[in-house]
Amino acid sequence: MSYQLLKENIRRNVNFSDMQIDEICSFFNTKTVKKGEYLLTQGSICKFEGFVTKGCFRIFIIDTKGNENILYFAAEDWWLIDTDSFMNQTPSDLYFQALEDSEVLIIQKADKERLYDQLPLVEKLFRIMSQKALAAWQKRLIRNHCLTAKERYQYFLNTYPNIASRITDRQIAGYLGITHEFLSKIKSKSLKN
Amino acid sequence: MSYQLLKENIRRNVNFSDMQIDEICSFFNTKTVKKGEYLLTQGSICKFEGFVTKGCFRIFIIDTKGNENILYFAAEDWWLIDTDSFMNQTPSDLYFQALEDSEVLIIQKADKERLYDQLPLVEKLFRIMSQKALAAWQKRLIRNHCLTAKERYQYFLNTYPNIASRITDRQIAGYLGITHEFLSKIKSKSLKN
DNA sequence: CAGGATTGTTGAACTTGTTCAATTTTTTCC
DNA sequence: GGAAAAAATTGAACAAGTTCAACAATCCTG
Repeated sequence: MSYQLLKENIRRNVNFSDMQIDEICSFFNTKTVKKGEYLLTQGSICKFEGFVTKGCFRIFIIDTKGNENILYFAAEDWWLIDTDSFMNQTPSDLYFQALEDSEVLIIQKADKERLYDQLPLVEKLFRIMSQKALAAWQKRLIRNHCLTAKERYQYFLNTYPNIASRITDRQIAGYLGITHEFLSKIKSKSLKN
Repeated sequence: MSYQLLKENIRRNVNFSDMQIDEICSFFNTKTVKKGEYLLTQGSICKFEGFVTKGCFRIFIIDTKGNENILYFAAEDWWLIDTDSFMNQTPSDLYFQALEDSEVLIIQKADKERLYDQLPLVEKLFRIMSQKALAAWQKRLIRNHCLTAKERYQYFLNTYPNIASRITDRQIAGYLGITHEFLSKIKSKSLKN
């Protein structure tokens, strides 16, 4: 059951009954995405939220200099959301790209609104999820200010070993906000110690 | 009425009745804070959330190298929250310091929980507020990766002229994640153009 | 208004990270 | 399995940002 992971994810955030969680899950549909394919591209309006049950995605933006800047990776048990575009229904700045053959549980914007109406308790779930995410983003910004590239790289390896081992160094560099050449130099210096 | 600003702030986020908004506001109490004083210090548990009605605060962290890193400024109409410490009731990493004589509307943790119980609609308010904040933090991280210090400085001046004009350059440098010496050099170079 | 404290400015030397280009290694896919 | 593509490595020159120290300007506060 690919819904098992979603149910556990919800249960970790709120104390809902099995029936309520089943009802929430019934609003989601499975979608498979092949390696390299996009679930969202820059300029389109994000009409869904996703929860990854298999595979891995990168959520990135292409800046004015043409660099691919990675906001985050979403492997199993991660949410795949462009909060800004989904909330305001404005064109997205982001790309969601599968880095492996993947499977995602999708809820459409209109269905999510029906869900909020039908089960107001769900507001609490997404309130808590958003607050946790907010706290995590604030900590990440602080790390970006306080740590060197090497320290951020080591933090990433320690914190997300399961993701780090599956993706290329180019992707990691894009996440850390450095060039892949510099990441390579960091690694070779580390080995000499 | 210092509650007027809070009411408008809530109304901008959700479409509640006047009575509901009044009820929410009744959970908040006014607190004055003198310039230089702290509302929260590193190591203590954040037991309140605040909404600034007068003055200006800086929310900062002191890192292992002793640098003061500013997460954000909260002037009138801004919320003063340590999401992580408030949510988990764990010791805070942050300091809330008044940069001017200030006035804040405060809601205590226990009262906020009563408010959620009494008026479940409030979940929606804070769900939306958190999602907006989340989107803003993601964009800020992208700016930190994609823009140079000079570009971030100009963005700050353009986006928050009301705050920029009230605080010292040292504070701005702490927000941008650069040294105040370098900010000074950026400014002198800009003038030569 | 005097004077101590904080803030801002400037320069020189230094560190961190970038750019570009060439080469090697690994992966992909027919 | 072999060719093409993508990823990783390395070096040299460069740009961005830091550090430290000295000095000037401003702002409190008694």
